Amino acid sequence: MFSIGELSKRTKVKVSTIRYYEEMGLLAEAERTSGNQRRYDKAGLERLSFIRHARDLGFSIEAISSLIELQDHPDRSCEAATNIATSQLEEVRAKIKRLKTLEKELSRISKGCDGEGVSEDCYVLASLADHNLCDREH
Amino acid sequence: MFSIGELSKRTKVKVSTIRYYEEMGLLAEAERTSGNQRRYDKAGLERLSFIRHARDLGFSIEAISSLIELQDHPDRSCEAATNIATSQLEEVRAKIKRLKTLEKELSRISKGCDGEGVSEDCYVLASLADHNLCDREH
DNA sequence: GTAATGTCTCTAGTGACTAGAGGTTCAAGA
DNA sequence: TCTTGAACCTCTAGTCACTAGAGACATTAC
Repeated sequence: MFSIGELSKRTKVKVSTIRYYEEMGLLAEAERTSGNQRRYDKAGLERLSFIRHARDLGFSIEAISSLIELQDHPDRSCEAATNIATSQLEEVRAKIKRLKTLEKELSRISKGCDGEGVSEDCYVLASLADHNLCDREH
Repeated sequence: MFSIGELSKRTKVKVSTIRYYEEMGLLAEAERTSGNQRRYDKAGLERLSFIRHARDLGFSIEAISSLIELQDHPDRSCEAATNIATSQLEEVRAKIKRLKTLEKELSRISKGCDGEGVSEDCYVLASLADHNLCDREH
């Protein structure tokens, strides 16, 4: 059994974030010492690692809740889990696409001014003021 | 002179968002009718278009504040503006990079399970539980 | 004149934490 | 056994960029 600080060190999740996850129902309420401090075991460590890994991959708290629910019922169909993963993948792909459009536009705008002139003549500012100076929709 | 609703329609920025921008100091306080309703002119429209365009490109409110400050002083050096644009571009590039790593990992994980089995055997859940199943760091 | 629509301010909620205040408990050394 | 300092506790409020809704007032069209 170890403390919340120890759990934090091992998982690289901040103490306050662990407490937050507990409040959100991602982590079961921890056992307590007689002095009311949380104590964790291997199961707690594994669950928090699962959560951290899923967060790193961009899953929302809500999605992780569903995944944990499934994990706790080994006999259920895992269709929901694959659906969650697939839609997360789609979201990531959509974000990449959008960001690539932004990147092109920003890079074009940035190149338009070397920063050595005066704000009145700045292509960056002009581009922002006038959407018509843009290459495409974004 | 036109109302906030009209401005909202023309710029596709929600009425409540316009008021929020005013509160944040991005938009000057609008003139008011005798009945206390906001009225805008061409200058207001242009400024809001500028803000919307910059937000679309992912600039923060704070960054936009600085850009507007520069716009209001046509004689100042535009170095700050190009710096803001460049660092925004860098941020976008960093995000893309990170998302691409996620995409690879998610796609690999997703492919590992067709969703027809049972949660106990699900590769998606197993991957999340065990970071060692991952291809690389993320 | 009336009714419908638009606008006003103010408060609170979103997601996923994070920081800090003020107080309590634990563990290690004397 | 006692003391001290680090770690822990709960609770509140702040972050960012909005968004929704309540309850009241203004404007506009008929």
